[in-house]
Amino acid sequence: MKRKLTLKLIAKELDVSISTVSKALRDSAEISEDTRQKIKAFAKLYNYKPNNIALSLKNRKTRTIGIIIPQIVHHFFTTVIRGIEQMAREHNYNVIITLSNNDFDKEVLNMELLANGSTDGFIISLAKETLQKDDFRHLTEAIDQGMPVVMFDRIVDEIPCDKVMIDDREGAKMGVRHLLKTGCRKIAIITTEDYVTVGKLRTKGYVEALESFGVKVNKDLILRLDNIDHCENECTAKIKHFLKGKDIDGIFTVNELFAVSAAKFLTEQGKKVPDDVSIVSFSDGELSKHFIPTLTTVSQHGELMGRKAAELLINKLERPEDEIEEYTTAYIDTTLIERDSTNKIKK
Amino acid sequence: MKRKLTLKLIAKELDVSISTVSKALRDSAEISEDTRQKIKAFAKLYNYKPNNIALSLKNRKTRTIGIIIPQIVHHFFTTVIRGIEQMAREHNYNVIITLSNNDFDKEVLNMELLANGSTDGFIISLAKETLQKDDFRHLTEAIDQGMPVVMFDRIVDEIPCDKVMIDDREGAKMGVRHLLKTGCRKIAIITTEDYVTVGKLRTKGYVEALESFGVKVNKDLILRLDNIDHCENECTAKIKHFLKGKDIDGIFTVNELFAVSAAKFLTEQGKKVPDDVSIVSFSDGELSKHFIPTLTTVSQHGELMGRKAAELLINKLERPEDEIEEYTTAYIDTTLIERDSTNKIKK
DNA sequence: TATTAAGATTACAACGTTTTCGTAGCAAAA
DNA sequence: TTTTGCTACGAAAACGTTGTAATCTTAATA
Repeated sequence: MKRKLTLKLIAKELDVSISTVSKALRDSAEISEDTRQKIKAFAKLYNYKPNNIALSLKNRKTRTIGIIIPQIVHHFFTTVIRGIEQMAREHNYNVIITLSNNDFDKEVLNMELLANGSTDGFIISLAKETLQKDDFRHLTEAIDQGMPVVMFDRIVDEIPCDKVMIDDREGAKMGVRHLLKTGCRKIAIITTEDYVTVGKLRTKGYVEALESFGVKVNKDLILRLDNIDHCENECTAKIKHFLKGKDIDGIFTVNELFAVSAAKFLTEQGKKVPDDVSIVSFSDGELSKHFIPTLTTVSQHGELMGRKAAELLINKLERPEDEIEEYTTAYIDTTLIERDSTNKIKK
Repeated sequence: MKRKLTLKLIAKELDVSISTVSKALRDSAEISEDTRQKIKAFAKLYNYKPNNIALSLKNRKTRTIGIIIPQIVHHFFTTVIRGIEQMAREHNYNVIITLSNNDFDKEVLNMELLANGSTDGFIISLAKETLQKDDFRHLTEAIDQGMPVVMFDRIVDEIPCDKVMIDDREGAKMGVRHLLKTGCRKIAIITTEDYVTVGKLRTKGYVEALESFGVKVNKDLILRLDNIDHCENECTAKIKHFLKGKDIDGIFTVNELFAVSAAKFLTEQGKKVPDDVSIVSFSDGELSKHFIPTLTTVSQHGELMGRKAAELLINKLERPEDEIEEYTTAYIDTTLIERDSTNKIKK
């Protein structure tokens, strides 16, 4: 097992000092052409690469971005990560990903771990438990210590940092308006409890869309579910119970899974999608594309979101020391993707 | 922006030496009870945490595992990562994930980057391009430099390192035998070109299953597709062309997407799944669970795979210096998950 | 010949730790 | 009084870099 090549090793081998080697490799004019060539040739031959850890220690910079997200199995997060990855690479940053599993303690632990020198800044989507607890000390502490933080998706307004959000309200509005345009008037929504920001905003968009068409909001057509992640069966049951015998012609859901559950139940009940009931879902993922019928969705562009988040963070990391703090909140637009779960728009 | 607390700062503040602080915090018996208490109280109050980078440099260990995978959007990789994550956390290791995008150069680049001190070892699933190029110098170099490597899923036999594999042959065999047991005899397979190891092995399992039932293998019932990732439309077209007018009663596919495409086409053609044609797919993912009908699949247990890979790597990392090299290849068993795309087994 | 300037190289500190070794101070033993 | 042994602490090196300041050579100038 060969030891990794270091400046010291090269220096000893070529009988010069460490400084000379370092300077030669960085093309310093201080070093004579001769020596420089010799050293560079040697380094190349033995494939010398500077040790990142040593550089990080010296520069007090790691060029590493820490990502903290609740779950990686969600297709949406996966696309966001890809966006972050891209932008990071373009600017020569590394990326460390850690998972909170929606657990408050794990989120705090992960942050502390990464904050101890491993990363220069964070991109984070909060754990559900953190939102419920309403405890954000780990975030404010990191920020106080000069670690830039960018929040995305699951954010909280009070924290002073850059934020990237889907325009959930506008997106939901667009989706529901699409249902309205195709002629639906009795539109139900399957959403989450209000403490999940995105659920709240999407519900708001739903209401606004209805109002813009002069349709009265009917509380009986709103279903709020808890605990999206661990409940598949429970949620499905509640959805069935909710839909049973309801007189509706459209459903808007805040995620794919709810849409799929609803569609399956309707089919079981002998109703046709989209002819009897049309469906639009938030979050464009794999399911929507391959379900029968394919689902009309409000697409979130996670990749763009990731890119934007990374861009904001890198900006902060590379801004001059003395620049005044200033926080941006960026909104990523959504797009309506028409598929087979809705009818054509009526002229 | 407060500067992070260091031993030096504490030392100055309490008017003792750096060594004293370090020792006190590590509960060394050399330090008097008094001083120790005082220092620990101070450190706790100001939330001192040792700097990881400095520790890494000192110990020449980072306690970080590097993961290099082709794509994160694949549900399977996502579950593997979760497994690795779990095991890593249990042993106090960190995890860095990088993506190769199935690109050879990017894979090499990523490895070099991480090999320069950022990680103690690698868990890798090779990029498709790497397999095609048949160039593994980046791997052997890393291994030569004493970096343990664990390969999973997409592996290559010649490299001397630990490996974790799905038992693809056995899994496919089980899947196809299930079709046979339910009465199918004219079974097609939709697989990949042979340079993808897993495709090759699964095809082999298919053949063996048929033979074990005394069914003759018919080359016309084998479809080999290229380039799974970027071809959705193209693959779908080829699948349609392949199935058109074929007299079959069962299909085995090496991934979900192929199964879904096939099922959709069959339905279009007025054939019923599973009554006219039964379907079994490798890789149990989100699609299989929610497709109509739900798909019978050979589940890969990605999480287990990740755990095993991490376990092997950590073993290597923590083995005593002088232990002899010895490489393990672990096989992760597959499970058949019966759903609605196959009939009940005939007695 | 003595001085200076330039060119080429090296020494050293620093980043934040841990750890080995050394040494004050002091009490007990000789 | 001198020696020994212990306690409690500090100095310094090391990990691998980089950049500043110092030093050494050599050639040109006065």
